[in-house]
Amino acid sequence: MNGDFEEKVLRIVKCIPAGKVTTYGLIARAAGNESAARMVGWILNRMKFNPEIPAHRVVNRNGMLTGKWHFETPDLMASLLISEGIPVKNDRIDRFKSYLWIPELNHCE
DNA sequence: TCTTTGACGCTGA
DNA sequence: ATCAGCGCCAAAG
Repeated sequence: MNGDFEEKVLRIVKCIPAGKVTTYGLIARAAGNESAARMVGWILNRMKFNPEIPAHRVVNRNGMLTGKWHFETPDLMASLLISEGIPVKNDRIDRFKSYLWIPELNHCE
């Protein structure tokens, strides 16, 4: 029962489709702990050297790129998203809702 | 140990 | 629309 949450979080993040994004809160919910959105960010922070984890596709509930300062350069996160076809304006995803991908645990095996 | 600090999110004023 | 306050819980000092 321990590390289970982290494992689920990583599995979910890994299957976020290119060209889509999701949020810390939705991941936390799909992983079984709705109130652990902060922990999701903390886990990703530790995984930032793992290329398997597309952490740039995770934003906060407003579509803001709050995690950009944790990448190698502050512009990297926006660059990656833009290269996947997601419009970013002032550290925020434009028409955020239309790019939102809602994770479901049973969806990504 | 206790305190502060967050890649967050909800509620209420 | 904006803003403070709170719950969450792991890590660092």
